[in-house]
Amino acid sequence: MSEEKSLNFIEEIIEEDLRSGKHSSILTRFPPEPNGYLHIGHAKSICLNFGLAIKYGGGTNLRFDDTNPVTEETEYVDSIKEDIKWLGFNWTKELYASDYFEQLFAYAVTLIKKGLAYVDDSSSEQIAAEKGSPTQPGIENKFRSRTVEENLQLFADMRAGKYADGEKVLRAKIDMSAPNMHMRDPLLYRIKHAHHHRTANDWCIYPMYDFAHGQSDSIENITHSICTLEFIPHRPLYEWCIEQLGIFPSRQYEFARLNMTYTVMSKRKLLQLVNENHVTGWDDPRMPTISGLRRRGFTPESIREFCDRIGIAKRDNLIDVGLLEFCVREHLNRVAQRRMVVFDPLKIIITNYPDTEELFPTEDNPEAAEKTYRHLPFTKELFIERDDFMEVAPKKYFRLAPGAMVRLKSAYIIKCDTVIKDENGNVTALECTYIPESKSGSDTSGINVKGTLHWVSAKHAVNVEVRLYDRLFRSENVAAEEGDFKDNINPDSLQVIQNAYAEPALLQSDLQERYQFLRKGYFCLDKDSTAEKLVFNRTVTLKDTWAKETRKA
RNA sequence: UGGCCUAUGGUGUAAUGGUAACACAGCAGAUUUUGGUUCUGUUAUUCUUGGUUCGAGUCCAGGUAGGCCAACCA
Repeated sequence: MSEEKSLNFIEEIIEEDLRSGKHSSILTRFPPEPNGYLHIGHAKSICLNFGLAIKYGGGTNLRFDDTNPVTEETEYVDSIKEDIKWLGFNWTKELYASDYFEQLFAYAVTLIKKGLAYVDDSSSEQIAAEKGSPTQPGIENKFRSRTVEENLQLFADMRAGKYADGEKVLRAKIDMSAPNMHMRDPLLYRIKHAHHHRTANDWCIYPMYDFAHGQSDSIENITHSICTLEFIPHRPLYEWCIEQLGIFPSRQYEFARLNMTYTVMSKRKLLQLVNENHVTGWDDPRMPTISGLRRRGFTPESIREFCDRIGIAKRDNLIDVGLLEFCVREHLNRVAQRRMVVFDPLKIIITNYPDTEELFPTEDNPEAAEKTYRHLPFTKELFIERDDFMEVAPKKYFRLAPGAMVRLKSAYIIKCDTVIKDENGNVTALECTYIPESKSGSDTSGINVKGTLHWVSAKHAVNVEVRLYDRLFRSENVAAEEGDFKDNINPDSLQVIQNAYAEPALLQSDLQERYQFLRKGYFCLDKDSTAEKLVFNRTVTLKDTWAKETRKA
């Protein structure tokens, strides 16, 4: 296999590091905060971090960045682990920043002893004011000149619980006039008398991100610490801490996060959608979460393929959600079981067909290397899709119309003779005749029809519920929209068809299997299904060039 | 009125000083017992102004545009 796919900029750095001998192997990490569910943007990062380790023969740690007990929960830890595994990746070690609290505390003491950190009694408002602004340098306050001994004592007292939340903080002593705001004496520790999901009540002071992340990387000997662009201004601080502490020099590299059309990608906004019941939960099939996509019927393969195709770079991007849909169609076309389901039934009566039934074999998947077949019961009363019939058909319409002929998939060619209407003029049924010589597989009729319709035998039809999803937001670039993003929610993102008619084979469905409802789209069984009623989620529609054609007209 | 990052078809991503390419989307056609799939063809790209060079998407300088940074969040 000699595919010469070009390297992204991180792969180039790694190859150079390996070539130069800077590293003999690599170690990456995926560092989620357990305060929400993973989404497709995380999938990009997961595929990158784990993919790199697989490609270059290294490892990837799963490290929960759990330094803020107020927002973090075990439920999120569990969901994150499940999602990563489902995506198909295995971590080298499962770790927690909270595992390092004692070590991080010791690092802080080291900084204090070197005169590089101090306890500040100021309020958060005061600290913010003294910090200045991007265009205005900050000012140094009186606490900055405390002695090492005093700082040591105060910091120990902070840990001992002598102070209330917000009463004191530990800050690095760097440069209050630095052009980079993050270097203006950043906070290292704050007091939070809060229960932590792992350390319980052992601690009442917690390290900030900047004093936990880099050091955790270093403790684990992470060689390449890959994060998103907004952490670029943190890098000087990341390196400052490592240098002052004299610990293993992990290096941080930044790539552009994923943005997708018609989608929001921030945990804060996703949490809002869940809490305010705009969706049914984190795994609502309309959510861009991994669990939502999973429930919707997306496959790990298709998500990995998507992440591969979008690439890794440093410029802001807005990926067309259509690319994700392309990837899942591409995979599902290969693996999905074909089934016939009529969403909006129109009865047809085949007047010249006897009162018996026939069984027609039909392929489960025409793309499969080894074909399997199931049998469709055929009777004189069938359902077809209502919009597969038009009383007055336009040119190029090759479905059913008065006097027109179509093939019923895997069965006979039929001709529409009579349109039956109720007193209001609504079409209630069609009387048709079939061509006995046109039997599928042994057609001697010589008749060529352009259209093939899906159908179910009325007598054998199974009632199922079908949920059709559309994009959750109306605007292509939701983030660029003014005002509350929730004003942009698509009110028609879910359409439920309570009584669709399915072929009997669908009764043997299971949650793992993927289906293509012929001419309709790809579907999967939903966990809401009961013994009385099966529920199917539409993953994605089939490409519909006819719909496009009619839209143009 | 500071610092940092980034500018390549509609959307992404390549081209590593030497013919601007690939995918998705679009358009046109062929095949098709899914208006699916598959196949063929095709439209369309280097932000701008200078400079260096035999040669610049690539290097340098200025400009412009977009993004990020002033949470006791990560």
